[in-house]
Amino acid sequence: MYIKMATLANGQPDNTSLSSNHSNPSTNGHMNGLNHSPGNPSTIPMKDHDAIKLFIGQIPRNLDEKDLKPLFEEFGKIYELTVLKDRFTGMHKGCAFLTYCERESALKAQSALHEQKTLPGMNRPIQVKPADSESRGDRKLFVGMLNKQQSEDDVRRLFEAFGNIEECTILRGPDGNSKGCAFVKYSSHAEAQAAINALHGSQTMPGASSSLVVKFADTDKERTMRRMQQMAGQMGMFNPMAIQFGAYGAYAQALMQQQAAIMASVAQGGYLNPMAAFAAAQMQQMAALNMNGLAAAPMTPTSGGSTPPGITAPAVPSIPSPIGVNGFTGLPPQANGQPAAEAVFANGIHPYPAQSPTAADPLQQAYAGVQQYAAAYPAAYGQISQAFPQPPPMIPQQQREGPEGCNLFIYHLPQEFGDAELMQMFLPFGNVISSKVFVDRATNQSKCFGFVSFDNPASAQAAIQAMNGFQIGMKRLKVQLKRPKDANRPY
DNA sequence: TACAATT
Repeated sequence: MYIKMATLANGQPDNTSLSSNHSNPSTNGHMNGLNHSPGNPSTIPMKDHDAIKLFIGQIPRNLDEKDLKPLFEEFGKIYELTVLKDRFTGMHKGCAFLTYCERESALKAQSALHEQKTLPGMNRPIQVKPADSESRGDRKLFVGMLNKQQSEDDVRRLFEAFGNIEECTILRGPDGNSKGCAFVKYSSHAEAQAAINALHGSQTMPGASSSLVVKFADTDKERTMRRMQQMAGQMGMFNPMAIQFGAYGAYAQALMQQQAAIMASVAQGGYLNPMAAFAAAQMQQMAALNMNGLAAAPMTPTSGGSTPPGITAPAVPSIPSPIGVNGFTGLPPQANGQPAAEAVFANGIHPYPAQSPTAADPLQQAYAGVQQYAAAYPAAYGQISQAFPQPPPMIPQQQREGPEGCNLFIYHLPQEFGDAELMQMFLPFGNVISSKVFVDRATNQSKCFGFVSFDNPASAQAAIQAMNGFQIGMKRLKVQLKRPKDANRPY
């Protein structure tokens, strides 16, 4: 048996597959025999050239073609009616394609039936509308950066000037709250394009972080690509280091990550040491820089060489609160407080090319960095190596907000900080379930604030205690609990 | 530069 498999953009199977009659090889291929008079082959039904194929949804699974036929025949002669079946199991999928011989019949059926009645056993009303395969080109828009208070009607009002709106849906979360975006479907591509031209970037809704986004919705292909990319990202593929340096790169990277994880673990094991967090972040960043060969370029600033590039800026962290800095027994005595940072940087970790002139080979350089880093903290290294012979792999984050009281709002982040750096910085205080630096959609630049979520409030509090006021460069971090959603409600 | 990720 060969069944053509095709899926339309909205997931509706193409009507060229799955017809109920493929068990009957004698049936004329593109017709399902509803109008066949076996005794009279001359009455092969004809359809209008502009006939519309309808998609019928919300059909009870116990109804097949012969049960449905009477319901639809009342609007005109049926050319083809096909209940969709699962391609493997043959199970009724609760929907069908219907083509009348005349276009007019389809329009009548649509207006009489679409969402007008609910068939027995169904929760939602029957759907009768042109199948997606009927659509001529892109006409569905994705609308972003809406105000979350805006309703379907508000969006319709905004878009109706540009054409006939067939569908308008606000995307909502499970709680029914708007996600600030919507789909708007016009009757034609031209209308959709007109709306894009007129509305995209035209205004900024109150409460939106940038101007209105109006673009064609993703095609099926784009959606698939996006999913694949997300998957790949989660599995650590597409990693520039691995691509660039193959097995060696992966090895060096593993070393770096292990070191970073160790540092984080040290601090996590009860020693709340922002320095460890910061050093860990430095290491990761350095690995990235070095392995990409970026640091090998002359990035030393023109003025006196005291301002390093990127996040490695003289982030001699100052610690506003003494919390935790005493417990780090593996550190040399002078490692408490600011001098430690200097020591670390002076110890070869620090990536200024001017001060590592011989480290031309990025791999060597990265490895040397690890060695020296370890040498700086011999006790801690040995100790932790035993405790965590195989540091747990960093699980890529997927989760979003944590429970109330676990989510931090962090402001005055260095411009260069991304999600990963933010996470590294807060790992020492507990289990970070998500970290997000807010990025301007237009410029892709960090807005210098972000969110970190822990899985428990105590970690969040510890992070606030230790990191609020933490100085990086010329700025001091502001670390607060994220404002709860229902804050500032006057009643 | 100020409070969550949009298909």
